[in-house]
Amino acid sequence: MSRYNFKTIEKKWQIYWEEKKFFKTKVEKNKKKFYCLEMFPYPSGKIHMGHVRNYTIGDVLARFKIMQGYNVLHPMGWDSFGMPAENAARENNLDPKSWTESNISTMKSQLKKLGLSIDWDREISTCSPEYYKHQQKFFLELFDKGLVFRKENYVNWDPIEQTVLANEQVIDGKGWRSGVTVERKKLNQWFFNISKFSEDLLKGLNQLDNWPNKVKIMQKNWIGKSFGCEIDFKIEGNNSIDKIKCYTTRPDTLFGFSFLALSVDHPISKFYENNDEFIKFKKECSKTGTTEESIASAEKMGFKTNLLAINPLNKKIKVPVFFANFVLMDYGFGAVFGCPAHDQRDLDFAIKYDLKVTPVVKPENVKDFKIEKEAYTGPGIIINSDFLNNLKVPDESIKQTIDYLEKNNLGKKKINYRLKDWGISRQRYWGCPIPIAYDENNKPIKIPLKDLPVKLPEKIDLNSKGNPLDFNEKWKNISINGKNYVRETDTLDTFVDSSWYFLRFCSPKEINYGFNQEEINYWMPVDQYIGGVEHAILHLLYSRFFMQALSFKNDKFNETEPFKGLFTQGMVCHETYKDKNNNWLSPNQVYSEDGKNFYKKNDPSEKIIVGANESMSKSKKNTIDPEMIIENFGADAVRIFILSDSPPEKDVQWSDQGMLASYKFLQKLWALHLKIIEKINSNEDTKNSEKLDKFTNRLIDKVTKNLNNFHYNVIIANFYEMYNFLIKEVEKPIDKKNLKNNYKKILFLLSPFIPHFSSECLENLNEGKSINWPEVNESELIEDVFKCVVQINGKKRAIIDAKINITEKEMLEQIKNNSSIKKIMTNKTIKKTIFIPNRLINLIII
RNA sequence: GGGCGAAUGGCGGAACUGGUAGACGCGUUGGACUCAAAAUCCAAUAGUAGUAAUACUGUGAGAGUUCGAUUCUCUCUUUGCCCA
Repeated sequence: MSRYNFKTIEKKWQIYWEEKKFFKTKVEKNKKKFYCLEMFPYPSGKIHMGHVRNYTIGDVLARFKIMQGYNVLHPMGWDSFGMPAENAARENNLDPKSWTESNISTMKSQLKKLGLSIDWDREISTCSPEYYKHQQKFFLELFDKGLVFRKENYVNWDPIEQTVLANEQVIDGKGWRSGVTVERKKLNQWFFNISKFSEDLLKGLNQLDNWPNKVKIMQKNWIGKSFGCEIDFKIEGNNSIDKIKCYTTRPDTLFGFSFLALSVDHPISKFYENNDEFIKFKKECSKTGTTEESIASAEKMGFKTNLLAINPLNKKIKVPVFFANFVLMDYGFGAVFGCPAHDQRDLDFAIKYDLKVTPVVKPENVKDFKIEKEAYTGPGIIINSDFLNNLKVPDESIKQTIDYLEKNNLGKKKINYRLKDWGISRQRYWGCPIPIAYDENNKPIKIPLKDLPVKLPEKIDLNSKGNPLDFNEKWKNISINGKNYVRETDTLDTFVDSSWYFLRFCSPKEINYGFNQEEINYWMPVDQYIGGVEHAILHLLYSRFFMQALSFKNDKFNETEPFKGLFTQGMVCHETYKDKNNNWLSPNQVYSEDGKNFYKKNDPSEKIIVGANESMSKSKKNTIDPEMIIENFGADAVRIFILSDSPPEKDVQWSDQGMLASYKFLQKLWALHLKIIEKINSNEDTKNSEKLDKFTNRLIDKVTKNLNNFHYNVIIANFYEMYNFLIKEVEKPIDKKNLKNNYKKILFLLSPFIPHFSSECLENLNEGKSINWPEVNESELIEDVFKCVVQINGKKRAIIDAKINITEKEMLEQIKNNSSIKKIMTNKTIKKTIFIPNRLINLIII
């Protein structure tokens, strides 16, 4: 018996698909479309198992939708700008472009070996001028719409990388790559005005029914809409300062007010510019990062001014004004009123500087209420607050306080958002140049459209610190209309590149603009977007912003939400190994005979410490190279394995045994296939197997439903069941036409999962090339008998075969003849009967 | 500290809308084939008791609703992710 030769067969079909341009798509207005997109990869070198999982999940869906008759757009591209290219180029003494291009070519050939249904004619790469040219146009367009601006801002400065980091690139106050403590530095930066769309981005979430709830919640929290009010505090102590504006969500705690805290960047800091102690304090503050997290965890520090702030609700109460390190200039107004009793941060501060702590909220039904080292932030009733006393916290108290403040012109109701504008400047070479130049007065002007793209210079010196573009005088100094200008040397955050690539895929060759409006109106939105949950906030939010920004003042847009459906897949994990010197070891450096005790391959006397299952990462060396696996087992086997062991949204654990089992399963399927072909070719004409018809029909039903719910792991189990059933069934006399007809449908079901294998089998069946998703015959799903569960007092006592739609009366009659039930029923009377048609009967007896 | 999840055999995991818990796979055990091994095939496999039929227990812990709870409600424990 011949074994399944995946090497030749997979190659054969990959060539066939490529030559026939099998997955090429174009707009077909009379056909319903389906846009299936997986997050495009960063070309880091080789594909990893995470890619295999991501793209297999997407491929199964794309192929399924093609078979269902959709016009499917399933493209692939490269997120090819970014720091790793620059770092790698510096280490290996080459240029980022050739490093990137060679990685792309490697990874592309690896992806092709997976047998993905990609329309490769639509391939894009964000680092190519054909791509970023349009991005520069968008930048200028948004500039004209007033959605791009420049401002001086504190940034997270990574002293090693010599670059600005976004908040999310700062982890525990340290740079995500360098691991070095991040500093605060003031720089002129370009920003996208994403906060303008805070409300739209928040509202838009409501229509995203096919998004995981948790992602929507994360975005909602990130946008952070809060209802509060702004309050003016009258100031004493400096005649030039009349009042300071604060934003608060808890005006109801105003009577607990014991200090006013300002950001060191607050406008009134100008009065302290020459104060040595203030300068020292400010410098100290700059050592804290700019993230909310680092600020929250840093020790509270303050600089006491000679000013006094007056409580608007009781003019007799005057409290000191501090500059404090925990107040940010870009949230609210850079000023907060401190109420230590009901805010832990304020309490820590008050204790340190010996300020008054007055509780103004007390939990209900508590007598002796005291604030010591913990602030009380829960609900309750207002106390110690004059006319606010006894109001219920929080709803009633907040509302009524705001009403009072508004009525007396002391404050104003205000909605605030946590979402800050998106800083897009990066002091890096390998990114999209910002199409701006400065005149001698440092005034920015747009690079004329005809001069786009602003291309990156090819020959650069990467060995200098900082941004190589800054030192490239030839590139930097330009002349426009005979006037001299200096180019902007910052490049765009790579999140900008990925914020519109899904639009580019709709018309990747369009020369005049980033996309063709008609084509995006046909293809957009992405029906199913698939990727890792790590992009749940930023990439997805930025993409949503980009759609809003592009459609802003543009009525040609049909859609402003880019991704109608979102699926976030889990990670691929593997055990970790360490030797006695605490060095990580890769799985192919160790071996085990029992799966429990591991030893070093080149020194079997050394026992290995087996660590936790963690997501595969180069640093922990717990990776498995997909290329090697494909080489040994074939793409179809890998596809089966990566889908079989866990639901796609959860983490999956890599298992060599599991991988082998998938490979063996394909071999078994092949043996079954040969047997079936033999059966079909022999001259047996017997009667139809009703059992087989029913089985196939039920399988179609199960697989289709599970596909729609992303229960891919269950589908693989369905296929194992199919094998177990069919291998026995083919041994029986069976009509060859009947067998062929059912088998063909089964192969159709298999083809999104193991496309090479199924194509080969279908070819052997000689049934033509067209593949369609088989239809379920709903009426055939109904059986004429069912297994009726017989319970007594809620406990299962017997299972009886019964006719479908049997009545309660008939059922009771049938039960009486069952010996074991008879035994239990002796001398008992039935008090009550619960009868669920076609399922169960439950007798309550005494 | 807050938000959102999760917890089912030795392991990964199934279970429709509250109705047979443990599908399917791995592993393990026994058997067949073989000089032997690998591969392959067959059988068993939640636990306890029993030769067996069978009985009892069992979905992190405890309570509740219900004729009936892995599924719904409450409390707790552990754990993961995100935010602080």
